[in-house]
Amino acid sequence: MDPVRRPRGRPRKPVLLEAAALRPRRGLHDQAAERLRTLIVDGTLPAGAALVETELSVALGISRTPLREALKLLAVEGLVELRPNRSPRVAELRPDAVTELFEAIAAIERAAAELAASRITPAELERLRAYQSELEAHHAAGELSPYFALNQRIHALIVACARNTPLREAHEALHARAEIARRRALDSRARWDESVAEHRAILAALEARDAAGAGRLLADHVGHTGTALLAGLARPDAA
Amino acid sequence: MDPVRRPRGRPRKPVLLEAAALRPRRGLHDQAAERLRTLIVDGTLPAGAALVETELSVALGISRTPLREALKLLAVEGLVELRPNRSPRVAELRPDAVTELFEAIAAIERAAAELAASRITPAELERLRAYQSELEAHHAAGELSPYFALNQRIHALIVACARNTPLREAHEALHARAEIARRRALDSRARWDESVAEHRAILAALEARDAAGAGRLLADHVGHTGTALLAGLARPDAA
DNA sequence: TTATCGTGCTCTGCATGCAATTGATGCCAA
DNA sequence: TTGGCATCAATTGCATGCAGAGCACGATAA
Repeated sequence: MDPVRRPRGRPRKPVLLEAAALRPRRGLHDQAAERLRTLIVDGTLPAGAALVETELSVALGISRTPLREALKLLAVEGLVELRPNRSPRVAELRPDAVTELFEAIAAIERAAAELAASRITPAELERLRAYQSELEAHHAAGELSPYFALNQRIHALIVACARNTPLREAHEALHARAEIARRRALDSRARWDESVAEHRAILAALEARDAAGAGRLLADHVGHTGTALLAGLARPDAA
Repeated sequence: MDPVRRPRGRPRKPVLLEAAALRPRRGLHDQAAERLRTLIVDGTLPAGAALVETELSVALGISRTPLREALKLLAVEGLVELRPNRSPRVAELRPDAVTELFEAIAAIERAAAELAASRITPAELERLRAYQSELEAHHAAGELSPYFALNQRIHALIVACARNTPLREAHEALHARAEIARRRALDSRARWDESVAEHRAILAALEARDAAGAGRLLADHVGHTGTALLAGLARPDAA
């Protein structure tokens, strides 16, 4: 036998992963996926970084098994690149990919807006209006970070109003990568002003139940955002 | 020590999974995912069936670890429903879900067709023309199964011509579930005739580089297909 | 007879061990 | 010096062991 038997039960969680037990999360693989998503999006794990299973599992305080499951999920989302018999890497975000990404998001949001135009409830419209005025307040106050967060909630709400699960899931899957691009390319003030105005127009179209209009405006809005981000990425490139 | 040590290396593959070593597949989890996808789509694993890890791992000749990874992937695709601490089940395909599914596919293919209209190469157009005549031949000969397969290849090719990876991946992810619906609701002859004509019109629009037209025609085509399938599902319901 | 609790079994979830692949390093030969 | 090859160390991929959650079934009491 082994006299120095280490305990086989779940190890004491050592680092990271602190206030993670808030909601009844499903399993360690799920928690790990969420945690890693955050770390990748906020740049703690930079693009191209090698994700060595052993190191990560120690850092997250879990074993390799759930970690590997999490990495597979992130690979599906395109955040991680899986190479056979090699350490997975944090996916690079090339300019081409950003273009494609925002094309795809524009396509999905256009369709969602068209559906939402007929399916949105008065309560949801009311909430959108509230979001819009909050958004304008953040804009007026120059509060960039809350603006971004709220902006994201608005887009997600519009997609949710389409009442189409596959569309919503596809949208969510693309969100993390778009967020990476957003964080790396700080918006210009001019683009910010434009963006608020575009949101106003989108809301108006939804209120008018103008499906084609809402779809076109939202798709254009996302397209403009993508273009602006691409320009921002081309500049100095602050990591 | 253990005198009756069973070999710990990979076990002899016992059942299923025979001619699987054709292309250099990545790993067992990938092979398992593909195999399970097939089994679910063709109805061998019927909707609602419990997927007990031990049983499946024996049937596929692999251990539970790669199997679990495969199940997670299929869950992302919506083919499998994962419940905490319970056996995963093959996802049911409710009529609502079919409606949403084809709405989403129509949205993606519309966007893809619009992009493809300007990006498709002459060689790809030529190949589409060849597919179209082959399609008409299958139609004339009443060969349903080859027709379906070719139909799928045509849609996939159009999406590929959009040169947008996220859109293509989203499309692929929805494909398996759509295929399930197709197999359960045998197309009517009338719908079949219509469908061939619609394909002709889509090809013409792409040849004319008419983005809006191609998008609209393709989206309508997918929408019609969805409606027809839904009607088919409502009928007798042959498993 | 029926509601409630207990008991046992099955199955998932996670941790860990073992083998094989891969990239790196250094050696040898040209 | 440089190209090619063997060896080594690092790391993934897979199999399996172990603990706990959940369900079924039965016993017991009202």
